[in-house]
Amino acid sequence: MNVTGHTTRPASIRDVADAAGVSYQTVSRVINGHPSVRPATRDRVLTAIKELGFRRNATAHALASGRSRIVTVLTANTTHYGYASILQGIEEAARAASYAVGIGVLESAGEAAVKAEVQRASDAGGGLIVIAYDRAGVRALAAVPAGLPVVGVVETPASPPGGESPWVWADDRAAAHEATRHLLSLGHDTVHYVAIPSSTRRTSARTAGWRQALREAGAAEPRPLQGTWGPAGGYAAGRRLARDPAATAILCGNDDLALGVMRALHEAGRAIPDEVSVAGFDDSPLAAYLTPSLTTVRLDFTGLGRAAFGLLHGVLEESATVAPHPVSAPELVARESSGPRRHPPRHTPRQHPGAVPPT
Amino acid sequence: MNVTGHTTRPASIRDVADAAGVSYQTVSRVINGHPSVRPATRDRVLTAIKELGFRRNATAHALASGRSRIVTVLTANTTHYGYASILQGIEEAARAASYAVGIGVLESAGEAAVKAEVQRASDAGGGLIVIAYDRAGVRALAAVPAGLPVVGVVETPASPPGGESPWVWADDRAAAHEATRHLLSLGHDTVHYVAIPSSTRRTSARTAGWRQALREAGAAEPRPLQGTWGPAGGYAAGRRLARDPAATAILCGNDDLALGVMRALHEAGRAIPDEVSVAGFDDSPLAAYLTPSLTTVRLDFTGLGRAAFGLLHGVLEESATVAPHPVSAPELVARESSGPRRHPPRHTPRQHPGAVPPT
DNA sequence: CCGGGTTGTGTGACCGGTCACATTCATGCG
DNA sequence: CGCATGAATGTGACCGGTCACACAACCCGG
Repeated sequence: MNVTGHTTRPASIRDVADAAGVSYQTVSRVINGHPSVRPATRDRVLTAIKELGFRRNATAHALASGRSRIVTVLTANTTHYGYASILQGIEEAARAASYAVGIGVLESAGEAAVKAEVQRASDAGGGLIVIAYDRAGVRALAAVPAGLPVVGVVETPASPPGGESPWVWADDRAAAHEATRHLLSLGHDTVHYVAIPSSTRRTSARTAGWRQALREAGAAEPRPLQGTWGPAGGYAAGRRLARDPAATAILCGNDDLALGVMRALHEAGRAIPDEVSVAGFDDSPLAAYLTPSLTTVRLDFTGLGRAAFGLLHGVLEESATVAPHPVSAPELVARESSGPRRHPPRHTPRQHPGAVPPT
Repeated sequence: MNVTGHTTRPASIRDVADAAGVSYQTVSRVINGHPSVRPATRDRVLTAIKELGFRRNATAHALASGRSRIVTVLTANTTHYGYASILQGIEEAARAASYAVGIGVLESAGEAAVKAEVQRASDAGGGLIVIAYDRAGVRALAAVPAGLPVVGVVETPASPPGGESPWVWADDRAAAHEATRHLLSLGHDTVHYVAIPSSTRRTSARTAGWRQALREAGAAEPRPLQGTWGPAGGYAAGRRLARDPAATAILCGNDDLALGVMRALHEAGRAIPDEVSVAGFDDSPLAAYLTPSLTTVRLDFTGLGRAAFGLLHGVLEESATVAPHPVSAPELVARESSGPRRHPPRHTPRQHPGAVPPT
């Protein structure tokens, strides 16, 4: 109960041992659930533990045992919805398994900076989860020294460069495929794509799924526009697309981009969805409340995070034959921003008066 | 350079000592920058360190020294922009100071759950930063055992319950005051307020600032509407406010709420800003790209995070007389969603056909 | 040329746990 | 009854660092 308010050194197992009249090793056995401790002894020890308010020193435990029950997450700026949600999922699962969660932000994608960050993360001991949706993440994954337990959260199931490490992914390709088919099925000749920054030199999974759907439909394949992670990139892309009367359907790599695109279209006087349909990606909590509400593909980010932790947990403790970690399949959520093609793209785009780029 | 790819036990200071032909203590001196080591010796040691790829074992260091260079952040779900940004700021500052960042999510506000989470966090050693913008956070701050270094990020500078611990805050009161005055200055009779969940039983800082501005202007003081953190709460509040023809200006506790309010107003056929002005709080990255773009108050969340870490750093290492941690003052960003009062509230609100609550 | 203060370096104990092994005692079986 | 067996508990070393202190070599002044 620790009634005394004094800031005294916390009780150690030897303190508990003295109080219970046993050896420190017996205390160790009790707190680790070792079977061969007589019930009466165990009770005495437990009582002493409670009385002294003993908590096992995590640092000493880690040092002596070599296992640290820590998972460090390497991620980009978590103000982006997807990253934050994955982190959320990891944290949930980690908490349930009594793991501590560390976080390292990959601020620049520079080789050296990434390497340093991986080093720092590995200092914590325990395992690593790298969110490799962007170039920095992919670099980090590649920079993880062999022997360090790591799980990647990747965009595409292809083998990450230079690694045998396990990974999890949401089926971005299928998701993009589905979204594109949705737009095509509304009668659009083709679908333009505004991409998030790709994680690799190669085509991203989202881009691939979009392209595949176009091919299957025999539709033209416009060049994808390169976006950023935030709405600003979407806005820039949207301004260009607004000038193209043939662009009647636009798929965006995430919801933030879609917002920027919609804003640009609006400023250019192009009605959504009557003239142009827009679809996003991720189903952020805001998508449903935009005007028009945003058609998007829901991804199970928290499930992804939980799965990543589950996998890592399995690697760290072979005992924990981790239950299958279900990640829900992507799901199209059709809302107001996508609709049937209506107006043949013939008119001159109106010029909106207040077309000032937002602050 | 560690050319061998073998997963061998990492080098310890004794390994380095052997390689350099000195004692382990000398190695310790070198890595800690102790002055009295002969330059020649230091060089030999440094060479050995480089050759063996030695990195000081953080766990052992923490155990032996009692200082762990870890800061654990206790926060609500970080998918909310403000929380994520604060975390971002903390991480930046922590990285600069070679601190590891741990994170604990306060999922429920239940007394027991919060207490358990605080316990877990304190197990990590090092210091604590509690983001106490909500009830769970405030509870957590109160549950921190005396003697554990902690800094609170709070909504209001009033003393947090039961603590002497230092804290940082953005001046939410001033910010709300400014936003309200902005709306009043546009000619509105009064300003309605949709609140984020309050952190305490008492009136929140934002609510207080809003009320103060109304009083100073001699305006009526409508009852604030209770919202949530996400757009859903704003949507519900917006539906109620849309029925009130006298509600021509609405201030929201955050941008997500504002989005929900705007959606509801839109569905009710009330034009923004011509019939109703809306202002948010936080200036999330999306605010500028909404249609209409959202008038809001920018808060320096990352600065707040950096300041919180700075304060904690000062507590943990008295040497680090932390430089003043500047947190930018809140700044009103006027955009399209707020405008002069135009239509006398006389007409019957139109009923929008597609008024289906979003998914 | 000796004593005292500095500088550079080494030794042993310790942080709070875990691990491998030793010991004691009760039990089962030939 | 003797001895192997296993359960219950204790002892010492160890994880990889730090800390307090001892000690040697050097410098300086008297």
